[in-house]
Amino acid sequence: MSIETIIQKSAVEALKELYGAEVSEQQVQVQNTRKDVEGDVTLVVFPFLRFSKKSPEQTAEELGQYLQTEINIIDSFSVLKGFLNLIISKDYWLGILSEVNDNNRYGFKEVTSDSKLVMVEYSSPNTNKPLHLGHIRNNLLGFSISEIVKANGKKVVKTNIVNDRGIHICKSMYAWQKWGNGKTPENSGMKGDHLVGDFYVEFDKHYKAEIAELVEKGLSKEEAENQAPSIIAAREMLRKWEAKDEEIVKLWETMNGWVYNGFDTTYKNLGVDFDKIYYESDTYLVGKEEVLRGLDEGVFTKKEDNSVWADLRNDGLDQKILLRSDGTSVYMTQDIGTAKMRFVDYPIDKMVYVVGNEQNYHFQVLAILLDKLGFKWGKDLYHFSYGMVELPSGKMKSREGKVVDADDLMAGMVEVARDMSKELGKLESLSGEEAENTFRMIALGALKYFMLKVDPRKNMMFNPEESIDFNGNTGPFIQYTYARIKSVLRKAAEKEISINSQITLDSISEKEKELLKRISLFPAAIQEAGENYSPAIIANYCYDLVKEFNQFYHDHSILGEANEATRNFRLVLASSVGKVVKNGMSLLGIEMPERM
RNA sequence: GCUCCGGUAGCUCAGUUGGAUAGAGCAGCUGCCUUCUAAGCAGCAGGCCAUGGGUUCGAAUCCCGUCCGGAGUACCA
Repeated sequence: MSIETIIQKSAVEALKELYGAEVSEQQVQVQNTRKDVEGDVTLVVFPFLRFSKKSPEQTAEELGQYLQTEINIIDSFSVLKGFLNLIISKDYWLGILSEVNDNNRYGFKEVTSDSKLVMVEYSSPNTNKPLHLGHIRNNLLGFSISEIVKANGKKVVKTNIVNDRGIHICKSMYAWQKWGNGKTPENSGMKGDHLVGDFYVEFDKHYKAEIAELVEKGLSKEEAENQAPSIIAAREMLRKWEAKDEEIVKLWETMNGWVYNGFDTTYKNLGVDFDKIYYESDTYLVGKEEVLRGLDEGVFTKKEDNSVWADLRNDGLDQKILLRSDGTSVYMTQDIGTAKMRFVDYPIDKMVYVVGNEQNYHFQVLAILLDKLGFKWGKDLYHFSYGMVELPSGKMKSREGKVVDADDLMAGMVEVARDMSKELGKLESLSGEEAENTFRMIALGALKYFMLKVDPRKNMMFNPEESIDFNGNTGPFIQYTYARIKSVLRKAAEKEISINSQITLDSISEKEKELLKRISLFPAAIQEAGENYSPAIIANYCYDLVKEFNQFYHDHSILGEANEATRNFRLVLASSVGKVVKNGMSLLGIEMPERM
C-alpha cells in the first residue's frame, strides 16, 4: 500500500472519530511537502474545517496527534499555516530500496490471462511518400502508449492501417510510368519510399503546370483542375485498379513493395513495430458491406442519387456520407471496414486510435457509427488526438517536398551525436561498432525524448537547428546519468566491493531521502501515465529522478565513502535509480547506453 | 458563421486534476574538474500565468465574456 493510501485511510477514521464526519478517502488530499518546508508528506486540512468547527491550526494539530499514534511510520508532525506536515520514518524510505531490488519490474502491473485487451492503432502511412517528422511523432506516441498500457497490466495489440490505395497512390504510379524511365530502387540505389515519393512530387509539378496552361487558355481554375491531362490519367488508372486491371495491379504491387521495403527500414531505425498490419485495399470492401448491412437494418438511409448517408442530427452532429452516388467508398467507409476486420480478429475491449487532431470530427462520427453498427467498444473508442509538429517556416507540405524527412533527420542526429562524442573525447575505448551503436542510441534518445516530453495534445515546434540538443532536459542527459551509474557499479566490481541489498543505517541525508522519495513515486507515475495515455508524465518523471540523482552524486561520494554501511547503501541507491530510470525510459522506447 | 483545441520567463515547455512564495531547460552572466564520467553541479537575472468579470477559506487550474493563434466543418484521405 502506498503511503498516500495509508494516510488517507487513517485520516478518514480520524475525521469520523474526532468530529463524526463521513468523508471518502479521495476527499483526503495528501501531497508531497514543499521542498522548503520541514516534512515529507502533507495533508491539507482546509476541507475539514466545516466538520471540526475549529481553526485550521487546531484541526491540523488534532489530526496530527491521531495519525501519529495510529500510523507507526510517522515519526513526527508539524503544523504550518493550516497544513499538516508529516515526517515519515527513514526505515519506510529505506524499504523502498528492497522493493526495487526484489522486483525487476518495480511499478509495473503484470499481464494475466484475463487482462483486458487494448488495440492501439498508430503510424497509418500512405504508400505514396516517405515518412516525415509528423509520422515520427505519431509512431513514437503510438509505441510508447502501447508500452505504458502494457505496464499497467493490459494486453496490447499494436496495429497499423496502411493506406495503400486511392487516387494519391495512382498519382505516383502515373508519374513513374510516364517519366520514370524504368527507375527502380535496385538500379538507382534509392530507398524505395523516397523513390516513389519523388514521383508524387513530380506529378504535382506537372499537374500544376498543366493547370496554369489551361487557365491561360481561358478555363476557370476549377475546370482546369479537372481537365488537366495528368489528373485524367490518374483517375483512369484508379478505375482500372478497381476493375483489377492486370497491368495496373502489377504496377501497384511493385511500387507498394518498394515503399514497404523503405518503411521497414525506417520503422526498424525508429525502433517501432506492429503485431498486425491491415491494408486499406483489403478493408474498404468490407466497409462497403458493413454500410450496406447498416442500410438493410435501417441505421443508414439512401438518397435518390444512390448515395448512402448516416443521419447524426439526433447526436448533435450533421449528416455524413458513407458511399458516394457512384457506389465508391469514402474514408469513413474504410475505417468501418477496418474496425469490422479487427473485431473479427481480436476480442477487443478497448480501441485506441493514435491519429492527429485534425481528425477529431472524423472519430467523433466513427464512434457513433460503430456503436450504431453494434461494435461493443465503438462508443468508447479512444481517439488519441495529438497536435501537429510545426517548423519555424510553418506547416509541412509533402506535395511540395517541404518536409523534414524521417530518415534524413535520424541520420543527421546520429552524425551530431558522433561529432559531439568525439569533441568531448568520449567512447575512445570502444570498438567502432560499439561506438556507432552508442551514437545511434544517443541520437534516438534525443529525438524520442524531445517528441515525447511534451503534452501530446498540443502542437509543438521543431526547429532543426535548435531543437537538437544533448544538454539539459533531454534524452542524452538521462542516458548520461545512467552511464555514470553503470560506471560506478563497474568500478565497485573492479574493486571487488560486494553489494548487499540488506540495508542497515543510522541516518540518511536530505538528498538521499529526496532520492528515495522520488523512486517511490514511480508506480504512481506509471499508473497516471496509463490513465491519461501520457508518455510525457513518464518523461518528466525520469528527468526529475535523474536530476535529483545528479545532485546526490555531486554532493556525496559513493565509492570513496569510508563507512562501509553507508557506502553499501549508496551503491544500492545508485543501482536502484539506474534500474528505475532504465525501466522508465523503456516505456518511451529509449535505450540506455552502458557508457557514453 | 458554427464546433473543438490552445495562450505560463526572450525561446521551448512542466505545473501532481482547486492548495503554501508558479518551476525546468535553452539563450545571457558568475563560480566549480589532480578525487566515482563537467553530456554534470551551484548561483545571478528573467513572470499582470493573453485579458475582464465570477465561483470560495484559497484560482495558472473551475464557469462566463473579450482578444490572439491553430484545426475541423456533408461525396479528399
